[in-house]
Amino acid sequence: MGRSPCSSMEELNKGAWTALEDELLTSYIQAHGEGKWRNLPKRAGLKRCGKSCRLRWLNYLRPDIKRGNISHDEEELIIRLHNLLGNRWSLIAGRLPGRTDNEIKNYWNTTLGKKAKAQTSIEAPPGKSTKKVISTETRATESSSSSQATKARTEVIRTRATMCSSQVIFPLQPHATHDVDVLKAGGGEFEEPFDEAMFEDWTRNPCLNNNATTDIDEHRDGGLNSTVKARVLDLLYSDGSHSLNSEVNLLKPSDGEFEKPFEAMFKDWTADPCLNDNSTVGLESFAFLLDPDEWP
DNA sequence: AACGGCAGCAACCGCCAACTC
DNA sequence: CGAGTTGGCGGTTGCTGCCGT
Repeated sequence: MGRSPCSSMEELNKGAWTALEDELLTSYIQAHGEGKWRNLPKRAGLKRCGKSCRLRWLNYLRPDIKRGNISHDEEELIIRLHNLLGNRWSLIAGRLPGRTDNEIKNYWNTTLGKKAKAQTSIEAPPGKSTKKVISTETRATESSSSSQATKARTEVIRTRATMCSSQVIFPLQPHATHDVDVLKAGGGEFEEPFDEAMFEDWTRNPCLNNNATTDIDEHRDGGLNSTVKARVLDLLYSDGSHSLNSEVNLLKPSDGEFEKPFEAMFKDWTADPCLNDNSTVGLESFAFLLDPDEWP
């Protein structure tokens, strides 16, 4: 099953691309278009595997690639999208014209990941939010080279096989007592705009408290749904800077229509008895927590 | 000037889902 | 229906240049 890796193919160039190779690839694609990556190198006269050609084109040679530093606006968008989507770099990149998934991934791992880590260490006591760094990451870090080991300890949420597990979702679930305590100041009192009454209601919500009957593992197959739901719930009580609608709209392209997989995701979202308008404590009822204009 | 450590980034690798036959 | 193929994705590696000593 599958196919042999590029490395097993005979006499293929590896490593950095030369200007000549770039020119050959660019001119071939301009003449014949993208696709058919497997046969492309032979036809273009390149001693590279198709996969390498595809990557070079998509991440570097494509004419619509935006060069230069990530702007402040782009950075904010990346952070917000990462909050919603986790390490779905291609989806995030799809919302940033001219930026590639590789570029965003690198930017996150080198810059934003550190910021996020620093932020987390300030906001949360040791041993709590660190659960976000799951065991596979620890293993990967330990097994890598020493230089990697020091720099790879960033707050990266693994999103593939592990993304949908309760282990990853766990810190995002509203564990009412503990998480609400995070919102309290050092003296154990809530600070503006949060107050006791606000979270007294929260903790009574059968869909959200520690005894919730909704097991995240039930959503394993629809993991992205669960993750996004959990993430927005997380935003609801941890981040007062965005409105629910604006977060959801981030996932819409310019024409305002959801693309797959978002269409199905939010269809499912609205069917969730814990989150829809008819629930005892509707999601919308928490929206004021996000929108500073609507804070009491 | 030489060296080592570190950060940033391009490229590679392995896995997986979708597609084809 | 199942095996093989392809394209795509996310994680990791390693090269390169910068900076401090």
